Amino acid sequence: MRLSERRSPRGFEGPRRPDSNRTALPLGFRSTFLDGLTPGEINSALTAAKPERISPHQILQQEGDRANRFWLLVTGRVAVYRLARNGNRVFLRWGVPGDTFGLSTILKCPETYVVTIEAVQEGSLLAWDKASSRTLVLRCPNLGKSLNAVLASYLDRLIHVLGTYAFQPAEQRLARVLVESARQLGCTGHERIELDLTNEQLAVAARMTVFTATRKLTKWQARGILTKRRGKIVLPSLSGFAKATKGPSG
Amino acid sequence: MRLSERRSPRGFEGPRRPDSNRTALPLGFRSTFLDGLTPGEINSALTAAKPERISPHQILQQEGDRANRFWLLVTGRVAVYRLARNGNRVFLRWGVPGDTFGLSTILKCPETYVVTIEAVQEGSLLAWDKASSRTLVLRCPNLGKSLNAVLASYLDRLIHVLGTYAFQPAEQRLARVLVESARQLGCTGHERIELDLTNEQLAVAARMTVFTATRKLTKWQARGILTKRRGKIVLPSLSGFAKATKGPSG
DNA sequence: CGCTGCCTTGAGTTACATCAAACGCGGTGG
DNA sequence: CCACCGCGTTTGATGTAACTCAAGGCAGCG
Repeated sequence: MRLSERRSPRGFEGPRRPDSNRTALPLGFRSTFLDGLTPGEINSALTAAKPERISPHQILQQEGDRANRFWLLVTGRVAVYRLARNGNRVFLRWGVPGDTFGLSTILKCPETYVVTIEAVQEGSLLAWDKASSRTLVLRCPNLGKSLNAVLASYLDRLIHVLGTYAFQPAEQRLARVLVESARQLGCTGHERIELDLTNEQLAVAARMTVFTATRKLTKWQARGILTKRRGKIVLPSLSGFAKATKGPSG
Repeated sequence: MRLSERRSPRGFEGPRRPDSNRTALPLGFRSTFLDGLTPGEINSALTAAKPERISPHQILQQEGDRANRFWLLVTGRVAVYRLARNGNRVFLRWGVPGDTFGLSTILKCPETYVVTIEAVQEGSLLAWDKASSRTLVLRCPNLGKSLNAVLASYLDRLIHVLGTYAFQPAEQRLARVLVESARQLGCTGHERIELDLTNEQLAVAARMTVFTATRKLTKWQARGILTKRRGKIVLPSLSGFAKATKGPSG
């Protein structure tokens, strides 16, 4: 099972903000975590952070390891999953720019990472080690609240995953994965959306075998609500697709 | 589908603490939420709270409703679930004394409840309305951190649910439900445990039909690692049961 | 032009849900 | 004490969604 991509698309370095010599953030960068802090707090946080580049397949944190790094995804995409007893991965969600991970480092409870995270694309992150995190906590009175917001949004997403993905038939799950992924990862406009996802990645995310995923996708292509190439899915109309798959016969 | 019990077992009023005239808590009461506060904060929180009795079948909060009540379960048991698209319930977990709910009321984001909670046993809770919650936030500087801990533990449990229940075969799920329920709800000693759960409740929690649940339970009874009566399961040895069901052939 | 992976297709198998029907425990009333 | 009834439980027969496995097709690349 592979979550990473072989190719390495658009690993780009965000443009530097002219007014600051602190670590660069891409223009238009949004983060639930940073949004909860004051401009001053953001500044001191960013100067304390160490930037890092990431590549596909790279394991960014592993469940069970001692939590000693708090980090923020700046560019790229990561897969968040959990290892099941039998060894294979239970996909939880995609991580996109602005998402923070390794919260255990700050919360201290649990002391170890609870999920495993793997890079899927080229990208970059900002990391705070244990010492920096501690400083961060002291310097940012709003950090507690900000973390609450982040935690709440994670909870929300997870509950949503449980309620929606987990106990619906395979076809609905796959449709859902496509729609949600489109919202998070889609490149172009609003309606026509291209997704750089292989059948296998989709299958993992929707919790089914590649075979089942292929069959459903093929069926949808025959219906004309979707086109696919190797490693790429194209939804001509996102809302159209959503409607067509939600309804009567999937 | 029924989560509530018909009988009304041990709805008991906790003994009052002699040193205080604030709302009573049972002896030996533990709560992640309260543990995160200072004694002074706890005191002011408890005096602001309104006690309430609850009965089986009572809906304590409903997903989608505006979040206007933060509450702490004092005695009894509740079922936390989510309504699926098709209308039936996706069981998330049991709520036991010490658990807090309606966090959205304090976090404000999301503004509505994300899960539905139903009482399963007679019991009691302490509730803070919107105004009291606001006061609580102002009076308790440690509340943010305390909520962090609560949220983190919820996340942890949810991830665990996803990883364990959702994608294991039915038998393993059922075994898991029994073990976890035993840990949370078991009455007597440490090894021998009695559970007041009907086959139907177990089936809901383990996400299967009553039929499948019955078959598995019957099989285990034949093996001697479990006894059952109407509406009651007895595990002669919890650890023995866990070992026997985790291993080779379930 | 052949190789390497991704993708597709079909046949066989399994786990679990669905449905119909009956059993039996535990309470209730005669 | 017995007959009755309701509801939780049990069993078997049957259907089916999705997984497994084997094999071949096809795109892109050297």
